[in-house]
This record gives sequence, structure tokens and C-alpha cells, in this order.
Amino acid sequence: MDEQFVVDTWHYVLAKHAKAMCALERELGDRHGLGPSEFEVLDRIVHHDRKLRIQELCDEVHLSQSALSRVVARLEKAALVSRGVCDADRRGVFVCITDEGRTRHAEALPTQRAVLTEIFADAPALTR
Amino acid sequence: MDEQFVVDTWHYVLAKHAKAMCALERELGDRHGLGPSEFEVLDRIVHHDRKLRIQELCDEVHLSQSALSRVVARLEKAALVSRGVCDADRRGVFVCITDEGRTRHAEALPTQRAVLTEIFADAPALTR
DNA sequence: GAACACTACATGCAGGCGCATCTAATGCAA
DNA sequence: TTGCATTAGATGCGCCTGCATGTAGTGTTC
Repeated sequence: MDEQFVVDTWHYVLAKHAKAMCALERELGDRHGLGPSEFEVLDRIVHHDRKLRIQELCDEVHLSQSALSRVVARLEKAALVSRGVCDADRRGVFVCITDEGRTRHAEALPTQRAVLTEIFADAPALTR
Repeated sequence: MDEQFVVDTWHYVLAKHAKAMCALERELGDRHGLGPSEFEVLDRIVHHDRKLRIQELCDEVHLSQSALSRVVARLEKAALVSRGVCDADRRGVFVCITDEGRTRHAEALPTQRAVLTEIFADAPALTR
């Protein structure tokens, strides 16, 4: 159990996370009016290409259920998604991307990719 | 330029960061009354084994200068560090760890290492 | 040495997060 | 059906963060 290794890895993750998060916040915010969480949620929906339950999103984005609930509320307020009740389980909520949501996501995607490439192009591979 | 690679790496960093941060917050908080940032600052000082300028700390922890200023304020309030003016440059502030600070850091260190080991033991190596 | 640009750190402020909790719907058991 | 534990999602709350700005000290130029 190499203690130095895990500490180095942690510092690496910390550094990359801080750098990427900060850059995403700035670029996505200034250019497209989206926060990283907002973009991530849109991205997940577009990727699945269907309406998703809040719970499903919760498994995919690294946010608490409450934080996710608010992200969806913000997105709905901006008319980028719409919320709908789930008929099968009336406690559930479906999140559905709107046309404007798709457009904004499509616009923001290259920005996000550019930021990530800038930061992770020289990253080590993910397999030992 | 492999776009999928950078996106995968980003998701990996996001996942590990969320998991580790959450676990550290819980473990360090519950067992030692320290937040991750507080621990990190103590750790940096112990590692250098001398008093440090705020600015030096700023280069090492991934926090804005204002956030760092507040972390130091919290640590000072908890009597884990003390602030002192820098004679050479009277704008500057030295941060000095106290005996209690050393003790708390020493107590918390195994907890932090355990959490990181739990999460990063199976991590990929950092070199391509 | 007076004026001014710059740097180090502190602080007001607004926003996002997690935790605890609330409400409503579900489902299982008696 | 009634009663109760459980689950999905929303919300109150306090904390931490970054940005913008304030304050005080430095040093440079004239």
C-alpha cells in the first residue's frame, strides 16, 4: 500500500478538478450563460436522448439530490428543460429537454470540449 | 486529439473528486472537527515545517485568496494556527502552526490517509 | 517627498452545495 | 381498508466559495 502514491493521485485530482471547474465556470458562464452543473445535466439528457427521471440523473451527475433538484429548477426557469409528472409513479418527475435546451447544449458543447482538451490533453491514461 | 479520452478523464476526475471530498468532509469533520480545506492548510504547513506566507499557501492549495484568508481565520479562531505580521513586508502575514494545531493534524492524518487509500488504491498510475 | 501604480490580505456579497426535513405518493401488512 | 414504513422530490438552513472591492503598506518616478 503505497501511501505516497495515493496522496500524489489525490493532489493530481484536486489540481485538475480545480483548474477544469474554474475554466468551465468562466467559459460556459460567459459564453453561454450556463454553469458546469447545468451543462452536465443537459449533456446527460442529450446523451440518453430521452426524458429522464430526476433519480436517474442523480446517479450520473455528482450532486446531491437536493442540488440536482435546484439545477433542474434553474434549467426549467431558463426554459431549457421542462418537468413533467411520471404517470407510473406519481411521486416521480421526468425531465425533458426543450428545443432551446438542445440548441444551447449544442452551442456550449464545443466550448466544454475545448476547455477539457486544453486541460486533459496531456493527462495520463486511465489504466495501469 | 482524442475527444473521448479527455471527456472520460474529466468524468473520472469528477467522480473521484466528489467521492473523496465527500468522504473527507464526513470523516475529518466528524472525527476531528476539521474541513478538508482546514486540514490541507495544516498539512502544507507541517510539510514545510515552518511558518508560511498566506501567498505561499495560496500557491499550494486550490483555493482563491479570499477563501484561503477565511480558512486561516477559522483555524486561528480554533487556535490551531496563529497569524503574525511579516516584518520584511508589513502587508504580509505569516501563518504559524500551534502545538494544538500540530496535534490535531497528527490525529487527523491517519484518517485522511485511510480515506484516500480507500478511494485511490486502485487508481491508474499518473504517467502515460 | 508627493503622487501614483501595485501588491498583500481582508471583507461584503451573492450563489451553489449538502444535510436535515417536509410533503405527497407508494406499497406492504394486518 | 387502515396503518405505517418507505421512497421521490422540494425546500429551509447554514456553510463555503469566488468575485469584486476595500484597506494598508510598498516602491517607483518625477
